[in-house]
Amino acid sequence: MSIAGGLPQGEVFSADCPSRRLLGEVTSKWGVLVLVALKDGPMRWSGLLRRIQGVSEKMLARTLRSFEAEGLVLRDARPVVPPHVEYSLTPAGREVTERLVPLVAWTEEHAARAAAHGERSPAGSGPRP
Amino acid sequence: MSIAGGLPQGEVFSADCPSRRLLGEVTSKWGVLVLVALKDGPMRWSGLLRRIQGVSEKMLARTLRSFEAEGLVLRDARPVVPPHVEYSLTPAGREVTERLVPLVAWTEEHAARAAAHGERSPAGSGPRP
DNA sequence: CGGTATCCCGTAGGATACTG
DNA sequence: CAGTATCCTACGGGATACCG
Repeated sequence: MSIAGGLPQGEVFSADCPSRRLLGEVTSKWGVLVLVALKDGPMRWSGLLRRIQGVSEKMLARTLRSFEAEGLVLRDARPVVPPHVEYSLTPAGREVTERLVPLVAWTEEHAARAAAHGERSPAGSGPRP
Repeated sequence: MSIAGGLPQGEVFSADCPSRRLLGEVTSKWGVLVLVALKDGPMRWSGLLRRIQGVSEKMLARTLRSFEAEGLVLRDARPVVPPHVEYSLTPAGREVTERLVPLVAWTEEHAARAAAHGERSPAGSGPRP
């Protein structure tokens, strides 16, 4: 690696780089939350729906399917009645989630920090006298 | 911290959590690239526009402005002619970028890996016979 | 050089209803 | 329980033109 952190080449900066699409999916609004929700172990559909507050069935389905196709999430459906389906992270899914967690943790800390010392609205750089 | 990685409480999962908005900005399509582009030092408008291939002026402006308001990016405009404006990361911006870099690096590696061993299209789980 | 303003479009995303 | 189907809206994002 050349510098701190070590981007291989910085290929993401080229428009046609395939990692752009992958990055988009992983960092999508619900994608992040789905991956992080699964980091502690397998979860069922209804569990995800409850845990990730605000997600619609449509978006949960779409997100899970694209992750499944991408090889980040495994879908395990048992043909029983009533249906029992579990979603879990694949090894690749675990890799990316490990890198996602610190980011999410930071946003929580930063949001908390900002709220704590004054709640100055970020809309304007400084308060108008 | 309770568990590996350490999400404080997992507040992101509540719909009203302020970190959701912040997370959205930071993980936005161009947000990621802007932050990572700035990680090696200050850059000028035109430099960013060239380096981040595919970004429009509109989106670059919007992204930089929201980061500036969020306190992640500093805008330094020198009143000379022709205009000279430099963008750089604030300490907070550096913090989040440090957590972003491993993620971006992973997507590059993963995309490269996928391309290397067969380029099986992720659209369908298996090839149709 | 470093932006804004305007128009336009695609898709992420939401609400609701229905099904195996 | 675990989804799909349908309809609809909002906004991210692109192209182009123009301004200090």
